[in-house]
Amino acid sequence: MSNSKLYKGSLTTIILKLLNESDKMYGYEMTQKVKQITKGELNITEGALYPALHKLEAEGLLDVEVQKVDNRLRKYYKLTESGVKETTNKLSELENYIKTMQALVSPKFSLE
Amino acid sequence: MSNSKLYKGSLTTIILKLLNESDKMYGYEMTQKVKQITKGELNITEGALYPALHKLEAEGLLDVEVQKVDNRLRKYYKLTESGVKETTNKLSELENYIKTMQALVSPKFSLE
DNA sequence: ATATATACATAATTTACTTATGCATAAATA
DNA sequence: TATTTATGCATAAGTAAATTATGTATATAT
Repeated sequence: MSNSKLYKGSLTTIILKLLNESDKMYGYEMTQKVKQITKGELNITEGALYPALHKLEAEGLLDVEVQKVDNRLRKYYKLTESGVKETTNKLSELENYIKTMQALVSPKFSLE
Repeated sequence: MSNSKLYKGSLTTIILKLLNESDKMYGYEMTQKVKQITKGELNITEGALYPALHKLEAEGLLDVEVQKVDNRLRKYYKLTESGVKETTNKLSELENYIKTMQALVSPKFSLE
């Protein structure tokens, strides 16, 4: 992930959401998908992505399945049951964050 | 700042926006204002706030003026000229971040 | 008398990145 | 044919921005 410092903390949410939509994906595929969806706005770096995937796996939110395609390795990740639940949590957290920030930065504030 | 990890990276933007609206504020006042606006959702911690204010001052984005009120110190901060410019930048960065994240997490993606 | 609110500050630690590097194969290009 | 670019993984070192834990001091409420 390069670009704005604001993206810090969002990577896990992005990964979970991708897997929630696509059922099963491998790391490199995620970087390309995000680049495509955000029109190049957000580029996930490998140094951020792979450790994040390992962590989610260690926490039991993801399962892995290794495949060999065109003589190259691919590690396909998919959500576990608790991964599905956590996706819901993370998404509502994000929604909430966005609402809170919009309240804070809307012109002239919302509560005045 | 406690709560969600998503808020990481937002503090500077929040401070600048507060000062952009209120002309001049002191640290403690900011924590109370944010608590009020977000209905307790976001609590800025002192360990995050004061170093952030010092950094913004060091970068020339804020000016300070010390006052004594009720026998207690208050350090009033206000935006410098370049602080005003940076506020604009940070706010459009935030807007952009929110749009990007909404594209990523909107149900079933926006570009499919 | 004691706790809570007001008001600042900093040090130690943690977390989540970036940047840099490494390995390996396939395809495109000079 | 040599070299770069794309595909695909991984990790180590360094950095930024928090959290958590303290510390000081005064005023007010219980």
